[in-house]
Amino acid sequence: MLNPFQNISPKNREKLLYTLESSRLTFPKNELILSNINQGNIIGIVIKGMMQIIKTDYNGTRTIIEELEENDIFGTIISPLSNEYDILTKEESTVYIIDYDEIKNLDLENKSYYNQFLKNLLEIIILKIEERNNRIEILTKKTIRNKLLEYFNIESKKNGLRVINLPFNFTDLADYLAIDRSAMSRELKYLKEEGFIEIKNHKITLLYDKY
Amino acid sequence: MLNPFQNISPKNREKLLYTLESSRLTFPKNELILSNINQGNIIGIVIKGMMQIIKTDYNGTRTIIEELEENDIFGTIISPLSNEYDILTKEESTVYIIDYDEIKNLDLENKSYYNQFLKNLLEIIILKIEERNNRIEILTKKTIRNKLLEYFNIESKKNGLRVINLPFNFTDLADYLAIDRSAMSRELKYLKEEGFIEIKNHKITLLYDKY
DNA sequence: TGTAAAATGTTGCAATTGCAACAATGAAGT
DNA sequence: ACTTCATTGTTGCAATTGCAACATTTTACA
Repeated sequence: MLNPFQNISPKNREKLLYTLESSRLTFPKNELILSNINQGNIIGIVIKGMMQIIKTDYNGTRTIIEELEENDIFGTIISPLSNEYDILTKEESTVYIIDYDEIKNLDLENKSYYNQFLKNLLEIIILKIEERNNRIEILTKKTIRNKLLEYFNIESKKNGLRVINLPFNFTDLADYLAIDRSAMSRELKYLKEEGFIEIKNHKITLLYDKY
Repeated sequence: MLNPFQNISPKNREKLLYTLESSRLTFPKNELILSNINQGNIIGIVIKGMMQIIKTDYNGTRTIIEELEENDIFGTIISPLSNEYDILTKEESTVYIIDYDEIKNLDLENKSYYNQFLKNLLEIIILKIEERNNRIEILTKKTIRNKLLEYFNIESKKNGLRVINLPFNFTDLADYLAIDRSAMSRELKYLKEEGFIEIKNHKITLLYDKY
């Protein structure tokens, strides 16, 4: 993920964060955060650690909306963060929290670092749109097999390899693809038997030419 | 949709568009556009008209990715615009096309309208993320009924009414929800019979209290 | 290192869905 | 107003999926 402070000197970065009245917060592992911060529109920036945006609906089905890593941004305006959503730290994590209105109202047109910051945010959010588009692409496929294959292709394209390092365990992958875990397991078995893929640990090798 | 030139005077807007080397193009109704522009990363701004981003996959299934109206922005970096995607004008439409690299490389930090333009783009794209999040929310529902109900709730929340004016015809709605049209038709019939909804023309009235 | 909890694999079965095929209705254009 | 094309409604049926239940393996951590 692109650094939101790219092309901004450490000094200017500090100035910026000060002007925007940001707060720097650290949370321990496996903690639900943001329920306490969640007033108004905020943008969070992950400085260190790993977190997940998780939705749990009324019947208890958990869905991972997004995984957040270093330099990732999140917030009420970027991810859906109503009371139905949680942010869970997977490791100890440090974040900056910035009021989005501060960003909107700032008028430092003679400061090029502010300009740069806006450009960086724009670029990051465009990347997030791309992620969403990919997910939609997968979810609109009508069969489990096609969802899996679409997912494989997207992941494979990302780094140009035919080997995919699953960033999830299988339970979470099923959540991400919005399919039943056991049904997914069954379909993966068929894909293996038919020689389309190979699975070792959490690495999937694509054996077919192209999809 | 928010105006990308909000808080920018017409004069500065012209300067900006000139500096960014934008082109103004007009297309007739029912035309596939952007196949000819599609080199490099561009941002398009809809000045007038209506368009749809449409995907047709190998077996011919059409999916409406997005509807574009006045002030909407689109482009290779915002919508997936590989060769699998088309933009179709539903009316005669006029657009500006801007090279995204021009935006990234511009360094007019002493011009507040450039700053304002970046803020506007940021805000618009954040709205687009919200749309994507909504769609994902719907698509992760496992049954047709739940997809429909989720869609109804989201649309109903948008304007606080229990009456939804479908922006689609039913065929397109089924595409949007990624379900079979006839199966959707069947489910809508059940929902009517069970007294959950009423349908007149292309207006759906929600008769249940809350979901 | 031992133990509890989480993740994974497997399978039968019922429910849901997509598909195909067709009728009926509505819309658009000449 | 008439004809053609697009949209909508309907239904049977086969295929796919979710669900439940359980065995097995792996992981976490006290």
